[in-house]
Amino acid sequence: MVERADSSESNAVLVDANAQVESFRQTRNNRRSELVEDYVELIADLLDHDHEARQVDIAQRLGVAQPTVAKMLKRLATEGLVQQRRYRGIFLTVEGKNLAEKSRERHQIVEAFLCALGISPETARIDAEGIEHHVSAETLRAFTTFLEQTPQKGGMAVAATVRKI
Amino acid sequence: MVERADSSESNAVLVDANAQVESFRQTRNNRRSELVEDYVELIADLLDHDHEARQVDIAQRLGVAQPTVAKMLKRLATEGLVQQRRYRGIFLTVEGKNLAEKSRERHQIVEAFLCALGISPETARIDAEGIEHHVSAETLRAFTTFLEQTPQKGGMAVAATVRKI
DNA sequence: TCTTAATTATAGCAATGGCTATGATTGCAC
DNA sequence: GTGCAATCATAGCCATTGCTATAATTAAGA
Ligand SMILES: [Mn+2]
Ligand SMILES: [Mn+2]
Ligand SMILES: [Mn+2]
Ligand SMILES: [Mn+2]
Repeated sequence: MVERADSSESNAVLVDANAQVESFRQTRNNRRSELVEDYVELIADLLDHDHEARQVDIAQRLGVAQPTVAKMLKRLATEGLVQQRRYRGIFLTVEGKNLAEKSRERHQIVEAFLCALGISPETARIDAEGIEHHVSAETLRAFTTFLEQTPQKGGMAVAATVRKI
Repeated sequence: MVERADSSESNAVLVDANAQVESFRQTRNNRRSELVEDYVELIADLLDHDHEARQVDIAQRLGVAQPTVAKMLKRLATEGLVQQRRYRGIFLTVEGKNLAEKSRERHQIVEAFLCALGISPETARIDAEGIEHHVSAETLRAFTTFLEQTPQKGGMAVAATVRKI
């Protein structure tokens, strides 16, 4: 790339290039773990509710085909997050449980935060499903602080999104 | 999938299946437009700043290789969002400009909102790059309202993130 | 037991988004 | 004008995430 001396001729201002590339890289990384997080979280939910998590149930809840789930579960098993018992469904390893619990907590905080902002539960549910994967630890703390400072709305929102025992 | 009568045996509560699948579907759709939005927004920024947007500059700012950009630009041209002038760089069509402006405004609001929450500018920048694509119109309105209700912090944050003329 | 329905696995395809290596053009400086 | 450096295009590779169609296996009921 060539350096252009006439850059300052324009009054438009660009973000620092190094900073911007860092943002894009981090976002691409987050994108790669989105699916994994949603899978283990959903599996944990199904296990809590039904005491089992079958491929067909996971597929139905995600809105994808069963072979798509089969392929992803193989990957999760390779990564040591789940254990497949033949025709008995999927179970989480310790590592998988940890990731599921972390993802679930973050998901609930994000969703409750959106509700506390006055967003409708339906929209909060939909938006949280995507936003959660791009919320850093610092942002999650800010969301939590905000929820604590608005106890009524925040409290109700948290209660409304609780999905575990 | 088999119906299980013992579902109520557990005290764990699952979100409604139809609602959940709608969330996942919407999130997958958003994921598909993420890259497109980032590209047109970045191209608009480069055009405002440098009066041209070359593949190498786009690649450098995104942190990807130049052929990756070439392939994506071909797709954007097919979709009628950009126009490639041979060895003169990339330009936005009217449709591309509209999408870029919409994406840029949403991006700025999200980033300013995070700053107004007390999140550091660096973290706000990184998180906003991913979050923006999953923010619905309703959530964007809620963010805007929040910014208007916290004029000092919000105003400063917005000023700090302005990147256009 | 044995038959069947549920469950899971596999094969084969497509689209997307990365990469490196290399070739082709063009613009500009000399 | 010519040559070189910059810019862009292309080929070929891989991984991921989807799909449909179909086979294989298992659990369970008659
Ligand atoms: Mn989630
Ligand atoms: Mn999610
Ligand atoms: Mn953006
Ligand atoms: Mn972005």
